[in-house]
Amino acid sequence: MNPQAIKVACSNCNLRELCMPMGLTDQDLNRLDDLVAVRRKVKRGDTLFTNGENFTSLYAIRTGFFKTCLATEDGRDQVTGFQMAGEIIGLDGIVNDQHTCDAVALEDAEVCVMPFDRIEEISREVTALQHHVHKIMSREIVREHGVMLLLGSMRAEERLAAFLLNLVQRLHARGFSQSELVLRMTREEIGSYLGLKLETVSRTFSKFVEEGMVEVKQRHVRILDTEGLQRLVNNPAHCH
Amino acid sequence: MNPQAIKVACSNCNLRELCMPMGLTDQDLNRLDDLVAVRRKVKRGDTLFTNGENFTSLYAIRTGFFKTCLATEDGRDQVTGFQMAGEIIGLDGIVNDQHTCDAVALEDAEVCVMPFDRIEEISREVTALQHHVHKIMSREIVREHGVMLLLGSMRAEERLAAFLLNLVQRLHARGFSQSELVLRMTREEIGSYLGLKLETVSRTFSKFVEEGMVEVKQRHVRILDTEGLQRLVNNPAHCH
DNA sequence: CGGATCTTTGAAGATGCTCAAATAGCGTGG
DNA sequence: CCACGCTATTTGAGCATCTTCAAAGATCCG
Repeated sequence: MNPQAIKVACSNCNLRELCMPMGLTDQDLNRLDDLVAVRRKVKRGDTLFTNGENFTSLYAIRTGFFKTCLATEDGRDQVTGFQMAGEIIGLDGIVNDQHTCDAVALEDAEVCVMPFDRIEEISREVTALQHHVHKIMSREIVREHGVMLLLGSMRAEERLAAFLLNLVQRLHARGFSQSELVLRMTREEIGSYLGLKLETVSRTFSKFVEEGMVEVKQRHVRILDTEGLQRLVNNPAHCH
Repeated sequence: MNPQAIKVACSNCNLRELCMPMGLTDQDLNRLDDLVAVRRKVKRGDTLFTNGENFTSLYAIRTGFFKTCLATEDGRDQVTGFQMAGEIIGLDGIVNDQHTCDAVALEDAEVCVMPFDRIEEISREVTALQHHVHKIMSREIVREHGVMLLLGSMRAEERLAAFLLNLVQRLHARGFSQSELVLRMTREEIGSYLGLKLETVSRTFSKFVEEGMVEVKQRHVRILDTEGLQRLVNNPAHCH
């Protein structure tokens, strides 16, 4: 067991409104405290799990920021998502008891390790948890539908706009600014997620800056015109 | 209730090796017979469910072929998947108790209606079913990762090759030919799924025919060079 | 048979990619 | 503290791929 592991509880976690315990009663919450075996720290650049690794647990992110990515032998590489505090990671491993992607910490991170057999066990008794687990998986499916829409039908500007708005909205739900954010990933990682080359990402940022829609200083982004970005995402016809 | 609905049972369904009952013991299977409330027929072109509709049930496809697609108000449209016999459809609806996409029958179809509260109820008692439901959802997540890889990193030929190989592989698992298939969808629907325009799909088919990799007569496709297609998907570097 | 839909093919154009080079920031160690 | 090397980012120019627009041909189904 990881030496950095420490015993913890969901019931007094400040992320409980976003994370696994969402919507559970206090009574149910106590049952959930058996769920998180340990916490685990992951240093920036390290992997939480990798493709091919045996699946044992889901992970709730307590702090830090992850990317999940698929790498094939032939050199293709696809970032399939970016995950932040309160989000659950590792769902890909359930189907074949093996993870099928890598989860890489983009900054020093800490996760709650939730052994999946424990989750299933408690789910059988705590209906609210069962329901919540189903919702978490369904949410991931719906999120990926959205990414497919983005990758399948949007042009570069629309993709980047959608990406920024999504990030800032999730950060806002966690108490951060609605208009400012610090990107934890490189242009290349953004590009991989959006199906674009890093140069295209960079150029598109520059274009947004020229048009006064955002300010960009390295990885610090300030959104000046949320509606403008929103319009890009929603009105494809207008923007040629 | 739909007048075409008729009472049925999983335990003697010939799809049980592919569908919901997969891997359950005979004893558990009997419990599952309570699961499928009714069957429902869906005519070609009709919807099984639509975006915004209340979510109540998952559906197991008994016969026929579906597409699921996202349509936004601004005219974007994305086919998120094609589903065939034995596959489960409707998982998108769990998270918000509303479906977020349309499921359209591409040929006359019949589905088993499985009320989701029933699924959850039986899942609490039949561990194998609980586990199986989790696997089904995880499988969908992993499938979508694959589509993201396709949309994010493949060129037109690679996408179409991957698409054909995937279809024929799934059909083969259902007892059909490894090399021949009938497309149930239009070029436009294929294009939407693959993030391409219908003309590009058509041209790419023509190219495959020229190269002797497939025979195409309308929607009838015969694959002549499976390895060639596989190489396209796996060796991006070779194919420029 | 005839209209509607689907498919194919061509030609021109746009978007994003590749290759290349310059610049900026970051972290380490002298 | 500064220099250095490394990585990340920006920007330009030419190019490939895919899209758009257009028209003709095929197929399906009432």
